[in-house]
Amino acid sequence: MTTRSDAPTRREQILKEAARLFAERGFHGVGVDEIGAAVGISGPGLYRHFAGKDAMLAELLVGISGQLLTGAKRRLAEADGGGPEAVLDSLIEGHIDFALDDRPLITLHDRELDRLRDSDRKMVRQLQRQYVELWVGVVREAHPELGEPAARSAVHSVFGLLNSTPHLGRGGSLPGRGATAELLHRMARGAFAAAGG
Amino acid sequence: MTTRSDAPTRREQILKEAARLFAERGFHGVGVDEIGAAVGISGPGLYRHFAGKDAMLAELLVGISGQLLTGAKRRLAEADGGGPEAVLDSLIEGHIDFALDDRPLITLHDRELDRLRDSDRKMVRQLQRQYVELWVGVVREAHPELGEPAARSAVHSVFGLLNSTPHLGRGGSLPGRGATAELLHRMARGAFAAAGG
DNA sequence: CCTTCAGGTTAACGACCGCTAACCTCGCTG
DNA sequence: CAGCGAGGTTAGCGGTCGTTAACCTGAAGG
Repeated sequence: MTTRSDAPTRREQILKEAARLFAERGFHGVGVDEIGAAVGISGPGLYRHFAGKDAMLAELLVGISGQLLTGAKRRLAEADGGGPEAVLDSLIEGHIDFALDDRPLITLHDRELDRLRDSDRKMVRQLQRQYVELWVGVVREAHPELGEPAARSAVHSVFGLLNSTPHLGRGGSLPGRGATAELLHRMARGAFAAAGG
Repeated sequence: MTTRSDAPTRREQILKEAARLFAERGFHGVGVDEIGAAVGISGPGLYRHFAGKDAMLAELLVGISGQLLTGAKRRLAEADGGGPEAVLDSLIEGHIDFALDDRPLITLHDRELDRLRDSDRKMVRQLQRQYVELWVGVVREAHPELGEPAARSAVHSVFGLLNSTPHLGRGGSLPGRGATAELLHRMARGAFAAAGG
């Protein structure tokens, strides 16, 4: 809602570069001067846009978790009626799109959560939990033989599988985006199917 | 070879606690005073055992990569003759054991690699690459329909799946170690099977 | 034209961190 | 028992980092 297709706002530039740097070198491994330099301003100029370094990370993580949950809810509403298999496919597709298009964010999302202030961390965890529970519900509909703990473990494991995309790009010889997405999708479905006896 | 079943040596204590702390808060997020305090000595006392903080991380990462590769080679030699399916099962089992028993190390292994000196990083990457290629070979024997790039991507993704164990333990309601290992094993096999058409 | 204000700048402060220096204290061992 | 080395200790140095303070500038608006 706040983002139109205009030129990206300064805040958005900063967030994007901060995400990349945090993902590459870790939150504590990046200085504010580097973040500033990445957007062409220097160091303390960032404080005209954010209250501090922590605030950047918080906005990134809350944003990621919210986007994932919102997208999942939308897909659940849209694809319903096609049966749980279709809904699960849509969830998988959405998560893969996110993992392929925003690799730094996916990396941050399960790596730097503990660097947040208590209130922010609580919010992010709540969003993440809702996202997981949404998946668990759909997975159990598509695979009724799975108990709830097994389904939840399976969901976390498939997230690990789908979030492995940052490790795929190191050498340049990977297949195209479409082929990668298809491969990941098939593997996720196979993993869920095999999770039951 | 250097470790007998005696009481752990001071160096080993330090490495273990450092691994836990690095995994929890990131390499740059942990101070040497904290590592010292975790083993009952304080701060600079660590320098009687290690050249510096970097050296601890280096020894951890090289050790992990070496252990994984050595174990995989041994399992390849032992389980051969039982066919590629049996070898693959053994590799999966070994990786799961490692992921379940040494969660902090598994976390560090793909998170703090970039904090190493060039020479150490090169060595770790070489060990990791050998480990991956060993898997790729076995996977392609067990699933001949997979091309090499697809097989390599599939291996990385299954690593992501198996390495998701740190995310499973947050709530205490997960099933026992054996059940978790079985679930992960089935999912890994299912993912590989589904990677081909 | 004067004011205002968003969005920059540089200087500098205080805290922290990795590491070294200097010193102490045991338990061996010749 | 003298000596010594392994393994600690505390004090402190030098550098870095996040943040603030003080100042500057150019564009918008009455």
